[in-house]
Amino acid sequence: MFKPAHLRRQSAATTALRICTAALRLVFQAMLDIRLIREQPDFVKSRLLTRGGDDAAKIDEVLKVDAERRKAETALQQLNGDRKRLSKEIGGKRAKGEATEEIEARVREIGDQISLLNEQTAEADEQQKDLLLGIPNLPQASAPVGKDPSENPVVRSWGEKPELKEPLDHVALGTKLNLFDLERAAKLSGSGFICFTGAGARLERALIQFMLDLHTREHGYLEMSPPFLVRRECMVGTTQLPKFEEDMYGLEYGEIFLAPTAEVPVTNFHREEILATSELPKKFAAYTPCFRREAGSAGRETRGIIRVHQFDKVELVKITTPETSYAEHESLTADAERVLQLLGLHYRVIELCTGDLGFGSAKTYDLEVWSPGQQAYLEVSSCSNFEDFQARRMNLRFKDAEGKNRFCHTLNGSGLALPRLFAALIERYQREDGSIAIPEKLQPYFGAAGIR
RNA sequence: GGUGAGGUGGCUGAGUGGUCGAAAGCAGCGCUUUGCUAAAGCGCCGUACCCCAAAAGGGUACCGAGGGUUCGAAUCCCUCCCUCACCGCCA
Repeated sequence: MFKPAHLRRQSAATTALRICTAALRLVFQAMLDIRLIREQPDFVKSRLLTRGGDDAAKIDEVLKVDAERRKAETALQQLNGDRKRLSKEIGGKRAKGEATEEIEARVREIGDQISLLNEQTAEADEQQKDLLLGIPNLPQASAPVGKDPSENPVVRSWGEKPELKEPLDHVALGTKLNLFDLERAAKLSGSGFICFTGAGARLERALIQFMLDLHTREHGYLEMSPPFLVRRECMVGTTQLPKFEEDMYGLEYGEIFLAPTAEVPVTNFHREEILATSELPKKFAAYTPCFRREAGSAGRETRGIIRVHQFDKVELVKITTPETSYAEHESLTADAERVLQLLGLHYRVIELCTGDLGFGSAKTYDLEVWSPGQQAYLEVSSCSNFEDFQARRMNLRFKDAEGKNRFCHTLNGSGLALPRLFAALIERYQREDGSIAIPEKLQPYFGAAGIR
């Protein structure tokens, strides 16, 4: 039986140690810049306040811990300096054959103080890190202020709602034409899984191929086929962890996770690197399955294939300089929209208001495709600019014109998520005789005959 | 999975207990020489954090990560991670 190394059982002690060292490593990476918090606490608080919630209150706590931390650190450095100097003195005296017992005793004393202060400093460090890891990104200045999804403004829309006579929804259509089998999928994996069958599986594959070709050939993205399993550090880098661990699938053996989106492996591809300005922006397109527990989100909105634990997605990722990230954000969104346009599907673009913005995002556009069967808009893409929030966590930098290392900006957006696109597509192109037409641009990938 | 060898600055690579943040070379930046090119010579050239109102300046940490021994660790010990090679297994 094939058994990768990371799946092998490890002792509890080993695993605990790993988790522990991983946590300590985090201490050296901040999410929001501590200096910004220090220098402009009121600005940071007022921006956080627009998200709702009590994150602004955490700022005072961070400042308090930060002051304590620095005080301890300064004292520690002083002692370290003393020890260093005296130790060298011992070396010198020994070389000359002089007695050193007295100095050695003093240094030993200093050493004791150092270990004590060391503990204090490390503790304060960790405390500060935990606090910072839990604070979301600042919404961009232009982001519309609002408290929930009802306040997300519609930015633009494309196409028209089609006029169909008594359209079926995708579950009815898919069942009738044997495009997927939800009941048998449950037999395999439980509720919330799809098994595409026959023409349905073929349509899924055709859509993936169509989108990848579009983005790589016409929009200039580099195709990636990354691992689906990623280390904890990567999940922290793109902000799925530590805050949203209950939504992720972790493997029982080893600290490794099923990626909830290609954003994780692809954005982390250059983690801990210093890129040259000339190689930016980097643009990646990747198809992967995505795995999400979405614990506790069952209920409404989950009918059929709309919300599942495993789904396919083509993801777009960009790494840019701070100067260009907002222009790149617009073009990334346009690249995703192009898929819907070429498929002739009516959609609208909304911008997330501050209260609905994701944890790491500074600005987000959602693309919502029209579902004739449900008479509703379905989210098929979320295009976000994280500014330097993720880059800070993963220590992803570039060397600017002056030779200074600065954090990159990272962006991503679905281009697009498959099940909902699939659903909207078959609903839109159903014909009165019960068959489904294939839009022209997709015909080279699927065939022109349609599904019947 | 087994065995072995390794992980040092942008790169190559020295360094086995003290004055090593770390030789040397390459690359890069500046200057000198020069008709041009080439070459030669000289100098500069890591990151993070802390102190300082700021600049200047000073300090601490960092040689894969964490811990330990020691007056003192890149150097010794332990654990882990990763890379490479060979063997085994496997789609």
